Amino acid sequence: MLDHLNHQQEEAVTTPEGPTLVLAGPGSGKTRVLTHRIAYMAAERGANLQSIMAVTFTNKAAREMQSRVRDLLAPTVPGGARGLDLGTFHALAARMLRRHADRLPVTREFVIFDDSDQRSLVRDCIKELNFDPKQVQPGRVLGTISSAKSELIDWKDFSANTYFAEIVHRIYERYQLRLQANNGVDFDDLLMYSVQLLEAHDDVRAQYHHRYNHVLVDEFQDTNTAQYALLRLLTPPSRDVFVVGDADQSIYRWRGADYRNVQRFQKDYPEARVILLEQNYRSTQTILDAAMSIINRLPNRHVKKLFTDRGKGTSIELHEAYDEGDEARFVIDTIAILTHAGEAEPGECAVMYRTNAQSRAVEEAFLRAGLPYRLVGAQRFYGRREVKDIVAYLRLVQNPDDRISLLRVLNTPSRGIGAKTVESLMQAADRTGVSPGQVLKDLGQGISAPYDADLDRRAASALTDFGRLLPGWLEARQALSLSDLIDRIIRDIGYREYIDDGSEEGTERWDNVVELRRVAEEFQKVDLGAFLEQIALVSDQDTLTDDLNAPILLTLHAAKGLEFRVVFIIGLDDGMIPHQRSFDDPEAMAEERRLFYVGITRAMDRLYLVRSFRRRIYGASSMSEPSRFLSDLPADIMSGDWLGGQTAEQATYTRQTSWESTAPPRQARYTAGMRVIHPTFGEGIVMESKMDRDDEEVVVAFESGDVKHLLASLANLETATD
DNA sequence: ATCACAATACTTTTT
DNA sequence: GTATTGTGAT
Repeated sequence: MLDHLNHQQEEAVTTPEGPTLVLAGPGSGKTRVLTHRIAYMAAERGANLQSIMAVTFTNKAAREMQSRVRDLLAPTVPGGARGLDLGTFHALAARMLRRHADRLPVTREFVIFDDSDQRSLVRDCIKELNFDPKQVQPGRVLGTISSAKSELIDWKDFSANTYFAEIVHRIYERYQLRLQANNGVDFDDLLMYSVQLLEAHDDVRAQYHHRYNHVLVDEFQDTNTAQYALLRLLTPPSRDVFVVGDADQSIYRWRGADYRNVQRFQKDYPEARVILLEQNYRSTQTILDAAMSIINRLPNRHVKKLFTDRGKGTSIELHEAYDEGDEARFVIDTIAILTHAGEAEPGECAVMYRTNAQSRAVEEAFLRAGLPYRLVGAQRFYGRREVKDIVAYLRLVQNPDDRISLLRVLNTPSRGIGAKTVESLMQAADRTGVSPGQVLKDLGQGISAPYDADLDRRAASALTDFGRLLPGWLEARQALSLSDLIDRIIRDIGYREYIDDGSEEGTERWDNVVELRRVAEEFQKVDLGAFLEQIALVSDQDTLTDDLNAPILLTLHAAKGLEFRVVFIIGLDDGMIPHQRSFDDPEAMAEERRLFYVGITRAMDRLYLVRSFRRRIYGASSMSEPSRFLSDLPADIMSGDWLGGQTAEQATYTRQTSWESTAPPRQARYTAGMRVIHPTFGEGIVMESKMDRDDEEVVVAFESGDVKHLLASLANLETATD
């Protein structure tokens, strides 16, 4: 089992039980050590798999880890990794809370409020408290509440020592009470409630102490205070806690993560062994040199020496594109060249960017080129309106007290329930002290008397019509499978007719609903609650399909823990990387630098750094400067068409001389009608050629039927002599 | 009172 | 490009 490990890794895997901290750079096999440790505990030390708990960062990582452990154990342990408790902190916490819901301010049927639910709830609270949503921004308030929660500060303890804090304090209180009235918990509550549960109840704590003998945590640098507290509470009496991390890859400070947990760990477990893994097995030395030139600029940090025996490798290529479309085309053309040359499979290439919005231009370019791609993250599926609609209906069935979902659903599709009617419904609910969902159920079942005072005849009849549907669904929930329940709801409300108007968009929206139904079919065995929990906790990050051999598009954050032969980091402009919002905070700037470092160190063989001269930022196009980080890269490992490793002044000078036409423009080499040969696309005819700054953009119609936009400097076009 | 369409202000990163 | 809000028509 330990065959494929080197000495350092093997030492880490087989280290005696007890608190252990593995600190290691990128590509050193941290996660590998963790999985081997789990398998080693089970196979060699005879540990019961059910007594092991492992925590990872995403559900995808958890699944991968599960299957790796299964493979490792397959020869020795029949059944593989069955019974191993593995998941994110949030998923493990949710499981714990459902089990002990009787001690919580919510019932076992609680639903998890996602980001947009939280936002609308905060908005409601702001309005109810008569603050101006323009002055008191919901996002900022929510952020403050969220950080408080991740520091385990509940609203009673929230210190209101500034004007803004006083406002937040009042909103926080109302928000929390509202959540409870909705029978909902947000992401932070999952952790905070778990900590409170374990702290307040000795019997529950004892139960978990008894349950786990070994606890392991991956990506430890990204745990926040609540997660660390939870970790401590779950640590078994044997103190066998094994954590793995790298402070240089800490990129979730904004979410409350605190890499000082590493120091806290050493203080809390003074006997902890510290194991360092130094060698990198992933990248070429050139890539590591680039990475070091970025990370070693950070102050208060011992300079890291990353080394590999993989050799020097190819130099890092810098490219300046004209705009984001051009940027995307460069990426696609380069991938085409590399795959044709046999340097990499399409599926081994990744395109990384700072913000999700940047994926659009790249996606469009892929679509236009007719090439497949894989997109990680953002709200691709579960954020869609039609999907959220159906999910809201399901959530209402699971938990009729969920006001947010009720409000979403009440007039979707339109059924004559407008703002006024909604208001009178809320009034009726508040006055009688029941949830609006209950009012509707009552109305549907003919119990209208208690609410007569608040509802005029119009409102009552509209609400009654809707209310009649609810009990049917609640019953169907018991009798029908998940997908049949969805069918029933869609039929009852005429949802297809509502969204599928026959247009292309309408069909696409309906397809998304069908897709949701298909996902539900996979959950046949699981109940509605588990399905909804899965939807809330498993973001699209995890929907990545491994089987498609296509380049993958993802944010730098989402790239954490992954590796690719070829990496493109696009949008290396000041304001994107580092992001504008970090400019005035040195800590945030340090995090931007670490983020760039994480991106660089994902690359195994080749790294392309791309920026663009113009960029559209919500509609308006504006010019941009190269990222300040680029000038930290050593010139001797760079190549490409522009400004590697220069100082900012030199860079500015170079750009000015080439753009202000002091330098002679490069001549066009191709004209329309010329026959050319491309290494990937084959033979074709030039349709059009135009000079784009100092590069030539050629439009070629290939014999395969494809029409491509190519940059002459990259495309390696040969003129056909026929 | 409700609906459909137009104008308006925001978009970092995620469990 | 998009969620939320505002306005006028029905």
